[in-house]
Amino acid sequence: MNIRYSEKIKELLRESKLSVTDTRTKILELFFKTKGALEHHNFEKLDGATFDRVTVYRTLQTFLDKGIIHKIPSTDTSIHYALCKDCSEDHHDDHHIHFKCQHCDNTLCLEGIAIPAIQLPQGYTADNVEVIVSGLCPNCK
Amino acid sequence: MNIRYSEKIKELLRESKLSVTDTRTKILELFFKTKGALEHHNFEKLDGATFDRVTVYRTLQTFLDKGIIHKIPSTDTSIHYALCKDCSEDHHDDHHIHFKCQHCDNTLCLEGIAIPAIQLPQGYTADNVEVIVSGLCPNCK
DNA sequence: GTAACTGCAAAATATTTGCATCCTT
DNA sequence: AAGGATGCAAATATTTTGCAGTTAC
Repeated sequence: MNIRYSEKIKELLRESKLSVTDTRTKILELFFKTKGALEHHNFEKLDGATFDRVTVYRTLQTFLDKGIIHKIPSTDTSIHYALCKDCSEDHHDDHHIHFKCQHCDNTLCLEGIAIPAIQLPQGYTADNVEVIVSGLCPNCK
Repeated sequence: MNIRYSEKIKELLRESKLSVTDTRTKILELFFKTKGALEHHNFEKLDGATFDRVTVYRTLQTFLDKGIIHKIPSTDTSIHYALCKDCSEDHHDDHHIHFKCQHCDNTLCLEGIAIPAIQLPQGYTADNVEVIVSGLCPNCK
């Protein structure tokens, strides 16, 4: 549908050695358009088409495996997924912070903001640091 | 059972204007002993007793409402709860980072580590910053 | 005694697995 | 044509709601 993403999506799927299917294309389109966190239920009705629950779960799992999307920690009862610009390239880079707006409830990936170094107590090893800031986004302020 | 926490727990419940019941006492005992994140299923069988699912959920919700425990963001399919030392006092202080061990899978609250200030883009307002570090804990290192 | 707490039944929501069929390559 | 992707049925897991019975104060 969204012609402007069509080529980018095909390329991304081929790079990941995945076949180009309708479900995958439409799910990725939504990720590109949204630029933020999405949950499973956001995908069941897409562009008029209805996708099977199971297909959506399997598609998301495939994207996770291939490093196309990542999970975002949340306190909700459903898993939050997001694709970010850097992740669509050759390297998988999740090093960005997440921002959750308390008013519109959207979660965004904020690129280009340094993740602070955390000084852990003796004996701990850090492998990954997740930062989730909540507050008001520019639209809701 | 655990005599050493018994008084502390009664006091905490009374401070929060909650009646002292068996379920609440045992759930709080586990929180005190664990000093880390717990999920719902950790509470169903406790000290030989079996608690009804619903009672556990309602107890946890009550504790959330009273500021005795808080949720920790996660990428799992179940909600993670934790009680921390500071929260059992008069003031409710969630300002600590969380550490998730990639080996033993435990989540701990690390007190006394400064939460870094995050420089947000223009237009965003920060209300709360959550930091979750993953890596190896001293036991699993 | 009364308000609050608990337990059972049942529903709503979220996620996973097996298998037969269909589609991409 | 072959292997991977999808869709249906069904199971499992998680969380919530209503109501009746029980308990703490």
